[in-house]
Amino acid sequence: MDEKKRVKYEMRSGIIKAMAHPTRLFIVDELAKQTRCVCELTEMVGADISTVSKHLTILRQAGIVQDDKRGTQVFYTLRCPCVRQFFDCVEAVLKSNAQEQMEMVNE
Amino acid sequence: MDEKKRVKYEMRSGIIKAMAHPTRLFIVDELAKQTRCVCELTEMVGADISTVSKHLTILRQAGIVQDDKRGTQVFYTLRCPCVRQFFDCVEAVLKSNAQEQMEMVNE
DNA sequence: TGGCTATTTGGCAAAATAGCCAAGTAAATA
DNA sequence: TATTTACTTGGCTATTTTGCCAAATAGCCA
Repeated sequence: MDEKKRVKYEMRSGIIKAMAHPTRLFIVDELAKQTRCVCELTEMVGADISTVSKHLTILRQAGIVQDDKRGTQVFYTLRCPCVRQFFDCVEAVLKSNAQEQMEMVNE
Repeated sequence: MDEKKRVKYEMRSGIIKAMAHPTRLFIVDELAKQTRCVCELTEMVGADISTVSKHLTILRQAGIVQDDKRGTQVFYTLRCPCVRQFFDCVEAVLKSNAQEQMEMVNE
């Protein structure tokens, strides 16, 4: 794999890596429904606000969400609606795995 | 976030985590084109065969690829064709980021 | 101004991940 | 049976990621 290709796959994996965490996935899922401020997300996630803030920073740096400061609050919005398809594929893999597990048991 | 939800997002992020590495992404991309044996992938990736083997184990455990032993060789095949959409979304985010960077420069 | 609320940042320790070498396994072939 | 080829696994170190607390920043209001 040459340098150019390596960089290409590193950029791609950078985006995926940003999603590869249960909390961040949950946040993305919530933001797909509606814009939320950090305190709301913190409440929903149930972790320290600094932890949630750092997760949001990772998502923002990846370009997956965007922030919008309103007074003392910061609202986050999903930038790419295509994550829905992303989740659909993940769900398909999980379903397929479960299916296979079933077949293993029934043999 | 209650226990049930936590588990759900952990399972999902497990799948995504398996893809969140440049080498594994490259492998998935190659397997989307055709089935390949470990030695071919090792050659293409340009890393130690043990490293590639471990990456393949991670992808297999996530249910993304499946292996097929033929003699001394092991061929790996992509199990979920939907990864294409996955990549399309990643590409869309990258394009959108580049677009924004452009606008930043032109202001 | 001073205090309050919302959020980010610094710093650190624990846990997870990555990649190499060496050793082990397994099928094919001499 | 001994050897070779293809691959996996063990073990180790280096690096990255996480998540908390504490401290800093920023806007709002008395």
